[in-house]
Amino acid sequence: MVSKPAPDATRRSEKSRRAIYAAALSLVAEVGYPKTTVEGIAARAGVGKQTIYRWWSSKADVLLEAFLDLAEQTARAAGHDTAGNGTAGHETAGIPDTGDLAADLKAVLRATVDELLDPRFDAPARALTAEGVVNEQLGRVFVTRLLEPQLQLYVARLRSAQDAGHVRRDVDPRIALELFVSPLAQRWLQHTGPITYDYTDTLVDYALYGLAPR
Amino acid sequence: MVSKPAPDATRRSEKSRRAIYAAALSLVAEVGYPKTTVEGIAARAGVGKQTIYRWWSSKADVLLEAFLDLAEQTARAAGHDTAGNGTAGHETAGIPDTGDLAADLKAVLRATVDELLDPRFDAPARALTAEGVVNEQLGRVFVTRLLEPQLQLYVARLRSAQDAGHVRRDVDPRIALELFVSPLAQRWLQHTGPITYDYTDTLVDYALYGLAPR
Amino acid sequence: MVSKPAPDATRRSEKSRRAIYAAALSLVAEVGYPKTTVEGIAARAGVGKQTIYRWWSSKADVLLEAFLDLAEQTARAAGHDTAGNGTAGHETAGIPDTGDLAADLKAVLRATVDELLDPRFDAPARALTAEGVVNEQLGRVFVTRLLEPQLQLYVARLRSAQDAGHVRRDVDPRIALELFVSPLAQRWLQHTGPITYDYTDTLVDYALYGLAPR
Amino acid sequence: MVSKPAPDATRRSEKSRRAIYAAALSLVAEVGYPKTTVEGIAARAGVGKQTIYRWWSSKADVLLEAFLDLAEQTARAAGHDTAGNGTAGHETAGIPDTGDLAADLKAVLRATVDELLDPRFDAPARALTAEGVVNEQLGRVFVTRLLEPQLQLYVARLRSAQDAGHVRRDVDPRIALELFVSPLAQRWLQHTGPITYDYTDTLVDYALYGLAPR
DNA sequence: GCGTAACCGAGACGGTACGTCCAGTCTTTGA
DNA sequence: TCAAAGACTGGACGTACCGTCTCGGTTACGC
Repeated sequence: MVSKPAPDATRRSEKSRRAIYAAALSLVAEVGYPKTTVEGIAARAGVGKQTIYRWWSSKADVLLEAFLDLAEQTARAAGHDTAGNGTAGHETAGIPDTGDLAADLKAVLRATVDELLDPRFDAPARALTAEGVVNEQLGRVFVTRLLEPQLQLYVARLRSAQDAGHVRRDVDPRIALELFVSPLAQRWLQHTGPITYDYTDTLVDYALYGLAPR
Repeated sequence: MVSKPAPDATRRSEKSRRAIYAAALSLVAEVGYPKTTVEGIAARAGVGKQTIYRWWSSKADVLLEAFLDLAEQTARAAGHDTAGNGTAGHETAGIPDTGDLAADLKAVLRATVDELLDPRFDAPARALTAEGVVNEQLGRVFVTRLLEPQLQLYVARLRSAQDAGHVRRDVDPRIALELFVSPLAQRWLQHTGPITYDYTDTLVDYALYGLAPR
Repeated sequence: MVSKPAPDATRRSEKSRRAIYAAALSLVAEVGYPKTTVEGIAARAGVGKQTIYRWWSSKADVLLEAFLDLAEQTARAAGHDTAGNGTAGHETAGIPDTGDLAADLKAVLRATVDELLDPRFDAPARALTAEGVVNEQLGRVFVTRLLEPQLQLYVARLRSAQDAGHVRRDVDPRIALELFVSPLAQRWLQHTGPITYDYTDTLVDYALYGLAPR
Repeated sequence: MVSKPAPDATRRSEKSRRAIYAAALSLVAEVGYPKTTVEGIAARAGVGKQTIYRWWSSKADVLLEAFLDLAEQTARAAGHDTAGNGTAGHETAGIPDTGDLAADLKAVLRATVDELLDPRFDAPARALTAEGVVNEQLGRVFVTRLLEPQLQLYVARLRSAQDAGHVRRDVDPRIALELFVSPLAQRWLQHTGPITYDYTDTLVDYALYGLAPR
């Protein structure tokens, strides 16, 4: 857990918590992470500073929980879609398994591209990732709670592909998924190249069939 | 623009600049980026704060130049090695081309692993990367001046491999290199997995020969 | 006006205020006014700088209030003396009226001499006077709150003397008092001559009986 | 002497000195003493800072000499007047002696009133006096070089009046003059009352004939 | 149904670092 | 060969937030 241990959570003001989440996310999106201050969040949320420090240990911690909450809500919303898979949004419902691995991966990555280009997600996700790079404790929480669960969906899909004989048995799926996920992540984080459907499609092809002539 | 009357760079104190670089790098390594302050750098460098603000616009800016300077020196030092390959350090001299692409890539990535695990590089590089994630202007400089030149070495090596028929002609080398470079970068930045020689070797194999059965 | 939202004076820390007054007065006495800094006062008072800037607008302002407070306390203390006249200290209780004007004035001026030679009063009073010379706003407050009330005591005594026929009816007491008060003030401020009982006695005699032969 | 001892005065640039005096006086008049900086003086005078520090030890020192120079020039100019007494300006030529002491003193004090109300004199004189109140070393120079010589003119005139039997023989002229000079000085410095011809005339009458009924 | 214990908004507090300004010294450079 | 120009170390300025600490007020639970 990230919050402090002590106070009585049953008496906690739900209204304040929501207001703080909203204030934190909107401030990060508006003025950027470094200019977002605890004081500013408190002011915008119409809340005393102590109410923030009572439940969270730092600005990063607030934002982390706000973002987790946002992700959860988005996922829940996506879950109400047509039949269990939202094309955009968090794919907590799992990666489609049509039997065509390449197509399934491309579809999911295209959805991820959409998400990365949506400023509602970009600003806080970027801020939290940056903080996690430098603040290992927060980084671990971020990875454990948000990133790794997503990646495990790829692991599952790749294992299914192995069962179907579409992926070599000696391949470690946890490493394999990085071949197409990490490049996209790096382009997003470091602006090392454009982020397009073409690009992610290409990544999948290269990863599945290799660079060497067959 | 109504910028300040630019200071006269010809009269700049070389001694101060070096002291500031050294102080910035050592402080980041010792106490971490967030606790590194301009005041602290000035104090350790034995320099007035104004001398820092005269030449740089922010803590991040100082550290960026300090790190670029460090990289340059390291590269220069590596260039003086026996015959063009420093085992550790920046491979500005180019990636070896023995004709065996897999072996060459594995060697270089193993050197990179060493570098990433060296705290002298890790601390400032991590700090700058994090800052660049959130501060696009600085991020672009970081990428342009440091990261992209490194990546172009892979592009060159991959093109040579294409000429030799070891890599398919229709592969875009700039994208291809991301298959093994980005996963390593992400594991380093986000602590999403261990960083070992085995891991990088595996990445090269997966990337070259693909995940699908041949 | 777009002034700041005035701080809530009811929540003000009395302890801090006292500590700041004490620190300001002692620092001025020890190192002189120009070397007294807001930072120094804050440090000695064990107080954040902002606590000073929250309630005062400048170093001079702090010192002014500290001195007013000191004067008030001293006056209060003097008021508790035997029967309404402290021999040293502020004569807020009034100038004695024994019927002998010359004697009464000499007594009070001798007490003032004692005060002027006491470093506890000299240092801050001198500093404030100097600041008031150059900063009219502060000067007016200093005069209105401290100097003029003192001078009005002389006015009262001189009027009483007029009623008794010891001073000419056509004399303006507010001007008359300057004949013996201002010379003393100037010698003190500008070191234009020694400050002694003899000197003040002489001033009273000259002023009462004139320079011209009778 | 006020300047530092060392450098070769014969090689000193007369032009720079004048420019510095002019810059110092005009800056003090324009922005006040505290906001007048050595850097500002140097910039306005078109002079390097070192040229100021070479010949003077501080801002106050520069201004002191600038003002002495101004006084000297003004006095010289006054000396060229009709017959040895300028009605305005420094009365270095002496106090008139028409045989009517009261009239002579009133005339001179009226001229002083004019001077005190002239901003060209008021600003630097006030600044220097304030500095002298708090900086004893500078104060002594100011008094010795400027104030006391003026006061000695009154001493001379009063002695002459004693010889003529218009002032009592047992009166100390150095103290006597303070009865009318100091009140004027105090009103000027501390804004404790209006400064008018009437006021100075009254001071002379009170001082000569005393407050007590004759 | 009445204390009383907690949370709450508010914001003053002791601090740290910011980025700016100027003092006074030291160094370079052009006239 | 000097003096202008100005970079240097140093240190105070006044501001912005940090994280802690009261302060009343307002619930809401347990006696």
